[in-house]
Order: sequence, then C-alpha cells, then structure tokens
Amino acid sequence: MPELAEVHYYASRWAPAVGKPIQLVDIRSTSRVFRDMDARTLGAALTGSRLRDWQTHGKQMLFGFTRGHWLWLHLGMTGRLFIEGRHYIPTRHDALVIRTANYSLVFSDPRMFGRLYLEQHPGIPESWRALPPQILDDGFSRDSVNAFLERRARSPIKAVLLMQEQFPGVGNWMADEILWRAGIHPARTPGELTAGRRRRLFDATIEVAREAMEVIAPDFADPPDTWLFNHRWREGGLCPKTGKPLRRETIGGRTTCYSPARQR
DNA sequence: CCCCATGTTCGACA
DNA sequence: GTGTCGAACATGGG
Repeated sequence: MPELAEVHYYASRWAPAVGKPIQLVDIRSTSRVFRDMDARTLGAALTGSRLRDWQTHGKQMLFGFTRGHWLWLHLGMTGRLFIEGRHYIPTRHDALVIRTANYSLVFSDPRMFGRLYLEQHPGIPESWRALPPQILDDGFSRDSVNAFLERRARSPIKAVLLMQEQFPGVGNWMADEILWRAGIHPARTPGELTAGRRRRLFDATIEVAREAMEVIAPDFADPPDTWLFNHRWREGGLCPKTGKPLRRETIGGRTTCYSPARQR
C-alpha cells in the first residue's frame, strides 16, 4: 500500500504520543515482521522510555526513543500504523502495540511483508544517515538522476523508477503517475530517452512527490480526478488528459497503467 | 474456485 | 562481476 506520502501519513499517526512515558509493549512475536530481530528485546528496551521524535525516508520510518533506542520500520505491502485509546484490544494482525497512559500505538500488517528492528545508538543510526537523498531534498539532482539512468540504460523506465536506491519512496502508483505526466511510455528504456525527455521525467518525479506530500500526507485525502491515480484501476478507465482509454499491462514485473494516446 | 494486490529479496540465468 | 526476470513471502478482496 504505502508509498512516500502514505508512509509519512502513517508515521504521523503516532505523533500524539511524543513525550509520553511508555508503560507496556504488547508483541505478537509469531508475526513475520519480527524476522530481522529478537522480538523479546522490544519490551525491555522501550518500557519506561519515551518517544522523542520520528521521521520518514521514502518508505522507511524511524522512531527515536529516549535512552538511545531507535525503532526502524518498513510497512511492506499492507502494513499501517494507527493510534487508539489505552484500552485498545489487539486484533489478529496487530504485531506491535506500544501503550502510554492514554494511547495505544499500533503496527498492524496482515500480509507481514513489513519489517522492523531496533537499534541502540547515541545519535541517528549510521545506516539511516547513509540513505540516498530524498526526492524532495537538494541532493536529488538532475546529475544524479542522469547518472543513474545511464547505468540502467537498458531496463524499462518503469522498473528503474521503482529502484529505491535512487527514487526512495516511489512505488507502483507513483511511478505510473510520473511517467503519465512526463508523457513517457513505461516500457521505454533510459537509453532511448532524449535529454529533453529525461528532464521532463526529473521534473515530473519531483512534482508528483511534492503534490503527493501536500495532498495525501496530512490526512490521507484522495488525489483529485486530474491525476491518473483515480482512474488507473478501474476497468475501462479513461485518461484524464486525453479522454482516451487507459491500458494496463505488466511492465518491469508490475501491473502498469498508462495512456497510449500520450505516452510514447 | 480463480486472479489480483500501492513491496522487497533471492536465486537462476544471460 | 553485472544486470534482468520471475518466484516467493502470507493474507484478503473481488
């Protein structure tokens, strides 16, 4: 489910508990989301400490706690975070519930493709600092994108946009939205793109990321019908720009929706 | 019953 | 070594 803006939305669900002492941690240790860690360490690490701050990087989330603990979380395909009252009773797919006096912070993930782990480090973990520049940061430059496109010159551009090491936070719907706005057919390869088209791709990437953050991140609002987003899954969907039929096919291993009339 | 799913990783293969 | 592709992970929804 979650891409850049949705991830930010979910991370922000826990924000009301910042500064509140953690009283109890409930863990469903059989959940596969704990495959990278020993789930039993969570309770001892977090009980008695407080959530200090949180941030996201693409699809990754980092929650900082007092006493130097960092909870690193990835939502996978179906993970989500939400907040409930103190008496919330966990349901089947809730892997983790962190309790404060007034809140229950929940990480739930039915398909269990998500993952989390705990780090102890005085400052932000090195591996977090080593993540590539985010799309909306200054470090995300035309030069870095062009260099990456050069290296991936023969892969379908759809697959290239999904590569997190260069486009952190871009997922299936964002990649389709970017290519649709840039007028580029998803099966084209970077090697085929002129400098002008690569520039349009770069601009569309930043534009989609910025608008997604503005529209979706604050309260999970639906994007307007002028985006491809609301038309992409409907059978017989029409391109909001041309009014012509959209097409769906598997490109780069993923179901891809595009407008043949305007994407070449 | 069948097929599909907003993600990532791993192994096979060129 | 490099790069690409499909399967696998586990569950639910249409």
